[in-house]
Amino acid sequence: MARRDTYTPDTLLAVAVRVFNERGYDGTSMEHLSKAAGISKSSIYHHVRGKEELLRRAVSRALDGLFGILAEPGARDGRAIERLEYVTRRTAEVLMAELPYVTLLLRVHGNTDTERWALARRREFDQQVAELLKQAAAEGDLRADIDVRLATRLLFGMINSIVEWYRPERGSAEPEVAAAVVRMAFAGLRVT
Amino acid sequence: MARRDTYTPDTLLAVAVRVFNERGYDGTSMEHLSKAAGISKSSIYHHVRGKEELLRRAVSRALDGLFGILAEPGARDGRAIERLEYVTRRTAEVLMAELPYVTLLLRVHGNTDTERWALARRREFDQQVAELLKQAAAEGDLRADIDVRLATRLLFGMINSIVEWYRPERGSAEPEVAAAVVRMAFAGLRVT
DNA sequence: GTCTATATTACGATAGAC
DNA sequence: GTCTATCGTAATATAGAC
Repeated sequence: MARRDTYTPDTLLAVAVRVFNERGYDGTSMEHLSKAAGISKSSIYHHVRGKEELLRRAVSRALDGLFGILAEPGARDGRAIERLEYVTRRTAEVLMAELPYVTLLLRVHGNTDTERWALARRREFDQQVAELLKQAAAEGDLRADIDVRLATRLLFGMINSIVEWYRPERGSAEPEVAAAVVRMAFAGLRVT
Repeated sequence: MARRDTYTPDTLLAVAVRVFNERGYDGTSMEHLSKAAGISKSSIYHHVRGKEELLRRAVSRALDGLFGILAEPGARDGRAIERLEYVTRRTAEVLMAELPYVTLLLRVHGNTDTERWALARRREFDQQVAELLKQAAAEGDLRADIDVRLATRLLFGMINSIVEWYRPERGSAEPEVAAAVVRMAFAGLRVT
């Protein structure tokens, strides 16, 4: 509400993404956005072509962050299990750093072209991580009693659930959360 | 599409919940439901008062399933870590048994009274499980290097993620999936 | 860049016939 | 129990003034 200094597409996006996450993309009207941004509905169309462009910008930013991880040295060099731990930790970190954008990405349904594109790109990312699990299993570093496909899904389930509850504060707990994810995923809850 | 034998509220609900999960609740219009059910929009209003009643019926069914677990003997008797494992497995099982209903519950936003009620009830369930983790930690059965609050959230993240990918087939894999969740949550991915 | 006013379509829900 | 027709509202988006 009530930000009157002029907007850029990116500053408007920040407002829009927050509202999208609160109400859901489909549950958010241009009227809701206009109220939250403190400008009229029609002014929004000066900055972006429409509601779907806001969604496209948001999920693009999230996907860029995620694919960036796979290009980092820690994701490319070394034993598969070590690369997998690295990608797990970095995915958790990127998810928290780009929290609202990734949250929106993870909740996309596939009702529009933009949403279907986002889903397809997200599947690509997941498959590249699945490949890491497969290699780690082949190298004998994963428990043999859990299916690799299933493990991939549960791993992502745990990481992605961060968007459901993590809220940044001063004295940010991002490294601790990322470490806890890695620890629980690879060592489990129970004392050994 | 094209089911012409007359509906009951429950058979109509099954159709509606499927569409809600495909398109999102807010992304689903009464027109979408009418097409999927093979009857006209106005006929839907003969069976239910409106769209929100369908949502209420669906999330009620999901919540009944979840709270039922906490009343079972395995969730009430024995050491806390054993009860926690039991609840973890049973939650995964109920989630798969009532898949579309729980899926809808987990995606509710809070835009209407019905949605806010569902969110509040769900928080109650989560808090009862969190209590189990707290007890298990006090009894020394949980790793000391992960915060209990954080562990609760990651545990639910893993369990709840089942709705994102599990699809029932003939020769259902429900027991295997539930076992994998328990194994990964309590023992982790890495060989020990 | 922002506004008011408005075009146009889609939505949830109801009326009343069969 | 189902239908067609329609009401009233809210949605996305545009036109044109300032």
